[in-house]
Amino acid sequence: MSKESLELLTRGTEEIIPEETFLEQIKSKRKLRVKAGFDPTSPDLHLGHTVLLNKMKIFQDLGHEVIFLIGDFTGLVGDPSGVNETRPVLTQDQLDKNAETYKEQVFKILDPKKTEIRFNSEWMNQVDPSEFIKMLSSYTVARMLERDDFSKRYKSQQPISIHEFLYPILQGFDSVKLDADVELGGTDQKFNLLLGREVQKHYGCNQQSIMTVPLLEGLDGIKKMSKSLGNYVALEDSPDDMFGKIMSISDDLMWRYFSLLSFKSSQEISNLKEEIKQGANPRDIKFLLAEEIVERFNNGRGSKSKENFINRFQKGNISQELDEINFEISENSELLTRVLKESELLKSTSDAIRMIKQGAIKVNDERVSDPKFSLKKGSSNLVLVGKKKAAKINIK
RNA sequence: GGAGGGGUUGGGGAGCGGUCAAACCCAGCAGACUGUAAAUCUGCCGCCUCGUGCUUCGAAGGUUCGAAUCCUUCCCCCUCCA
Repeated sequence: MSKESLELLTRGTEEIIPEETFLEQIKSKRKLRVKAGFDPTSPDLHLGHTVLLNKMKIFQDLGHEVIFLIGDFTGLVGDPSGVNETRPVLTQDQLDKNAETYKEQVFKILDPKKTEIRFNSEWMNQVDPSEFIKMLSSYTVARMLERDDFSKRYKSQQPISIHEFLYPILQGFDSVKLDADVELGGTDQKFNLLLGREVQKHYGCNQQSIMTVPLLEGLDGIKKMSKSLGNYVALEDSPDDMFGKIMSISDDLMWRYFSLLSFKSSQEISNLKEEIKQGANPRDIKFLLAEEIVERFNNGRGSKSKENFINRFQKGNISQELDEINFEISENSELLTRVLKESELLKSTSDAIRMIKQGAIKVNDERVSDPKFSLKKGSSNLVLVGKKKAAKINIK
């Protein structure tokens, strides 16, 4: 193992515990089994997930066995941080579908030939009650309460339900079954990952080392990136969308994204910082970030998206690749408000009327001010809704 | 099992018989400004056929000229005691 490889593996990680164990594992030159678990409930992966996936990819490139574990069973149990919503029980059908979706996205980063995809229901459904008890006896309530969020909730008399104690133990059991040497996860997973070591010990297995990576902040720069907060960039976003979203982050946040998402070396990144100090426009530096990321998930589209972006926002032109919407009507014309709603550009007629009153709608470069504005049959119109949404609407 | 507290428009949280489509804050959206942003300012922020229109305040009934506000039953959540 060269110094460079080790630097690649450890770069950008938050913690490696125990560090000595990890170093020994690496020195042993053995193929390590590297595990990372994902929740199957929402199969849309976003940039936040890629911090972890990139790390997995590096292990993979160095010849280790990478296991992409889909927590279909634990997902049903529910993560302790969950709100009090009833989690929908996924059917086998949905699971298969989600797994497919996962694969499509994950393999934009990981090498399909070298990735082991597993579901933990595979062994969890085989566990009989006595085995289950044995599993649960691997940890104590007192130690469970050491966990920061549990202890806070306990002290402040917030409820903690029993199944929340189960979650990390089940996750640890996965490590037993998968014979994991290393488990990767976000910093919020530290406790769960560590507990895996205890469960492995309980079963007389080799104990995994754990590696945590930072959680990526969402577009707002404050909360972690997540689908439910809506501050995410999905891997499935269109190239132009992805580009636009990245451009919308604050200048400060840009550096965080550079360090967690970019493959540029730390030297290159500090050079960029220097350029801004010398008077370079931060926007242009952000272009580099957006372009690199778009390029990674959409081969050959990086520069094109940049071009579209510049056309749209700097020159005020609209990208040529507009969504085209065909609208069939029986009358001679149709109210714009209705068209906007039906085409799902806006959520309701009321919303459309509001937008018109606020001067947010342009049709063929003319600002619309009349809520009763209609589009004629047979016309083709360039419709702008605010600065971000645009479509070509053909009335037939 | 017992005692108490509560469920309000995306989130938080007022309102406790009419002036309530419902204060205020956050988030979101739009306009202005800009370096794409951010910050700031302004406006919006249930639905439609845009009218002294319609449907909302856990659910269903009831009282009343009139209910988010009162009563009844039910569902759900939380705390404390056992």
